[in-house]
Amino acid sequence: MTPPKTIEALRASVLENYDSLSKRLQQIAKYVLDEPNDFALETVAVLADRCGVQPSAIVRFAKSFGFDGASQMQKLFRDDLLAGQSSLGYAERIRQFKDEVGKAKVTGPMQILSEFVDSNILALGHLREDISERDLNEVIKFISDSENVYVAGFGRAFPIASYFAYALSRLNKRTFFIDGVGAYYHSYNRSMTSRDLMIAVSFPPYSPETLETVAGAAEKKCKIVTISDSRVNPLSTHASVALTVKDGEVRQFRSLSVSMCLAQSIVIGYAFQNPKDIASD
Amino acid sequence: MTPPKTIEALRASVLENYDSLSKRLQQIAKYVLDEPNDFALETVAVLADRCGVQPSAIVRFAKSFGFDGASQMQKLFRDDLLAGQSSLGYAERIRQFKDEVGKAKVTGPMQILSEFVDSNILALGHLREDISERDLNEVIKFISDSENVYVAGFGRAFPIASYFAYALSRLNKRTFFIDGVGAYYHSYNRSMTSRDLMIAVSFPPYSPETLETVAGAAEKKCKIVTISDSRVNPLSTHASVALTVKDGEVRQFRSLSVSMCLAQSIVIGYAFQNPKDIASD
DNA sequence: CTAATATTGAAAAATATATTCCAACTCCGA
DNA sequence: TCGGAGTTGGAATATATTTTTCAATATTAG
Repeated sequence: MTPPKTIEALRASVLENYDSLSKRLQQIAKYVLDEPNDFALETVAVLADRCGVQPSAIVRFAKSFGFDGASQMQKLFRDDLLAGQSSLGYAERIRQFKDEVGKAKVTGPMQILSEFVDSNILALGHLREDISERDLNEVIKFISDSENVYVAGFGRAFPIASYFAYALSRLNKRTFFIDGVGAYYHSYNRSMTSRDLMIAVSFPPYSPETLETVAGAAEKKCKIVTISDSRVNPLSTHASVALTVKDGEVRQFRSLSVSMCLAQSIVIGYAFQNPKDIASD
Repeated sequence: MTPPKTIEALRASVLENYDSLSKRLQQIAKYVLDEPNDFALETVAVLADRCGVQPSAIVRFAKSFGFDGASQMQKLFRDDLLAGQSSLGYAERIRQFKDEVGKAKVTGPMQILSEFVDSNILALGHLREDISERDLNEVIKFISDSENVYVAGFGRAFPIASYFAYALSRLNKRTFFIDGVGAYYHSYNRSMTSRDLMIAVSFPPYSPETLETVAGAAEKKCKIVTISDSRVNPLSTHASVALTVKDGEVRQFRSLSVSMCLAQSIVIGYAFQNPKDIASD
């Protein structure tokens, strides 16, 4: 017998077969339908207690619906709990997804492209929930209010940073891209003021250049916005707003698509609040 | 020592003491902050695995924040998970969210982010179909076979090009990024040979720099791969392989997420065919 | 450089949890 | 009332998970 694959399927099955269940099993069925959360989190012992039955009855119940045991049934409830908690649970889903595709052993470039596409789609879907409206608005207000914008980002973060620099200057914002050419970046700090904004993009391993630049900017009381992929990062200490992005990932390699999407949303959001500057991208 | 009573208290405490934690404990701290769900549901063993530490380290972590053990700490996360799980179903919450952003003055930044996400998801889905396996394989073979790779891309294409340059050189491929600093790009042509590859990324309006660089490379019989968003573009004349990407678009503004996804797939595809060079991304 | 101190990994021990088993029980039809 | 199929409780067993311990390693101060 094959077990239900989703909570809904299980519910349906329980409802349908309810009358043919034995007394104890009906007790449990009632509880399953009423308190799915308990089933996600509690041990079979306490479940049994709450239903007023023996632990073995819980196992029997699970088996009678096609599961290997109570534990396997609990997985269903846990996954569902996580799915409902989407903004928090997507890392788990990405991992689940990775496990799935991991099984398909073929590793042609097309396969990689496909995995990358899927994982980016998943990750993009959650960007909405990971970024708060308040933060987004605040960042855009910072850009609007600042005299000059400094942008820093090295290594993997460079493409994102360079987009900011390019796009903002196209929108007639005075923007300086601290690109490390000529190890010139020290001197930027000198001219920063509290009316300026620094946008720092950085992913592990955090480059010392970015750190130094941000620290320098902080000394000058420059507003600081950081974009990173973890809440804990050496930059956020100084940040006025710290945006966190979870990018897609395929076999160790993290994507930049979602970070790029965020960067562009910020720029475009800014552009629409200052329509006179829009020329064309 | 008395343990935090709420997740927020715990978070605060972790953040506050982060610097004084040992290396392993910091690893765990990061994970605690970034993936609270995992801590609610997974066993100590898998948590340890995901943090890259020993199970005992997780217990130590919990104790260092005043808990009796890891299990007690997990209770906190579980309670929180349950609390956050309002009576609303998932679908309903999404709907609510959509309504919210729908109401927000039609062009709030959050609305733009949301539209951008949607359009990128759509566009990503098409990427699979727009790129042929043959082309993808050929590009990767070009990279493998070439002595040197030259990468060019200006304006909006710059972030994509810079990613290629960064990632390929990390994989120990001899890569030259023609970045236009010092209008230096003319001279690159001189050293190109038929054993080299040029990757040119360009979107309208096609920058004369890219055009000139590509033309120069063609003269030297250099292999040429172009990435663009239209089949008809001044670059493709010279191209051995011309990849075409349709990026997402929101109110005039074209995204770069899909192009970035393609770029990364190429690089990773290359990396997997030359495994010895993979260090970390 | 050395010694004291702290951190870490690995595995053993303790604990908790799930599952199986079987004797006792219930229910029903003959 | 009897017999048997199906159900149940609870103990026994198997499994899994967490916690402790300790030797090895790394870090720090003198």
